[in-house]
Amino acid sequence: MSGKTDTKTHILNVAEKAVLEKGFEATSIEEIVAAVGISRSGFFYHFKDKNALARALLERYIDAENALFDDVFGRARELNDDPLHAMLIGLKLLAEILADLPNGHPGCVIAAAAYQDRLFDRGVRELNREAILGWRARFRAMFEEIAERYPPIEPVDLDALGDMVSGVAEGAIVLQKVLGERETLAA
Amino acid sequence: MSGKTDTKTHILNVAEKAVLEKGFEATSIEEIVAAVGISRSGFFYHFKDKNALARALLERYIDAENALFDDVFGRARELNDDPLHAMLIGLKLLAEILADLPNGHPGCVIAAAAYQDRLFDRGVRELNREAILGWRARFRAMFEEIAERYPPIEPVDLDALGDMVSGVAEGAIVLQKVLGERETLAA
DNA sequence: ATGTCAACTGGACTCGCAGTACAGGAGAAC
DNA sequence: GTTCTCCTGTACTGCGAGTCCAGTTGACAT
Repeated sequence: MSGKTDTKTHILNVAEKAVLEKGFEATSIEEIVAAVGISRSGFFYHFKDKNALARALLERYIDAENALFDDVFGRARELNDDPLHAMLIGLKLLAEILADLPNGHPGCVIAAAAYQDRLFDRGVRELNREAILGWRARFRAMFEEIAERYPPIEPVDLDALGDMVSGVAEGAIVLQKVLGERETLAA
Repeated sequence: MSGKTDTKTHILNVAEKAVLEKGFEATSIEEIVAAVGISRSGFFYHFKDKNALARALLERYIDAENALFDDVFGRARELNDDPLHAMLIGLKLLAEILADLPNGHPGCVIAAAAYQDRLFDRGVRELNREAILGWRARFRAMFEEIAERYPPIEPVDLDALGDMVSGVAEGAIVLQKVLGERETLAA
């Protein structure tokens, strides 16, 4: 149930790496199965088609990201009672983690999917949408707490603020990919 | 030389629309030529391969975007001598133009290309990189002028600031694509 | 020992799409 | 009337996705 090599997970690992390096379409099934060491038929035994692979990849990525966020902001919250400071600490922690990754951020699977939209079925797109809405909710909750403690001088749209944070992050990742640089993720 | 229907331009128009709707890979040459009303051979007469099409598309898009920026910030500059206010007016104009587009922003070809990286050859990627560096330079120049008139209280990295502006814009576009909403581009 | 089930392998086949090759045609330009 | 540009049409290669299916191998159950 758990101790095995787990071929399916192995496939996902290999596929994720390849997809982030070359994009989804550019990654052939041939390639994946060769790297994993199974046959094509073996792949199709685990995944109905490439779409199913994409879906599994996304699900796994989203779960991992959510877990990371929970962890980081949870720890930040323990360190500081003030919601504003906790959030700032959380962002700082996040920035440090990202800076520690070997080759910069591996690239956001979600944004990758967003730009290949029509390759996938409705389910995959829905997943993606939900993930983004999840981020928004998360940031919104933090901003709400903050706004309670520090009533803003002028009224702010908390949703918009949440979107902005995610937006900046996504944008930064795109830029990083294009430029091949490794700083900037501090802002 | 200029007055003709210009098949090549026609192809580019059709292809751009399709690519922004469905992504580059998902757009077949068959489809394009059918919509344009020429034969497959006709397509290959104008473009060596799909890569050449991508390149031409990118070039055209970058030129158009640069022209738009020149126009908008040029007009803004005429309206107001103060560089800070001019920039703000420019951004506002830009936001208005974007809001006027029928279906929200058509999607940034540059970011689209960024996420399909390996499908293209080095030339296409170089183009992309240069475009982003161009934006950075543009914003940097504006910030320099502003910083001259309004010396910042603490030292700021002007490049980083420029990147941030582009980053926010890119991020916003990604979000918009995923969510299918049409506000947000005001921030 | 026998059966059965999950997790595969191997081979053959279809289909859609990119790309190549090349022969030829229609119209304008000289 | 030749030449050049801008195509059309046909035919072919090759790759990758996806399907079908027959068969193998090892674990575990009765």
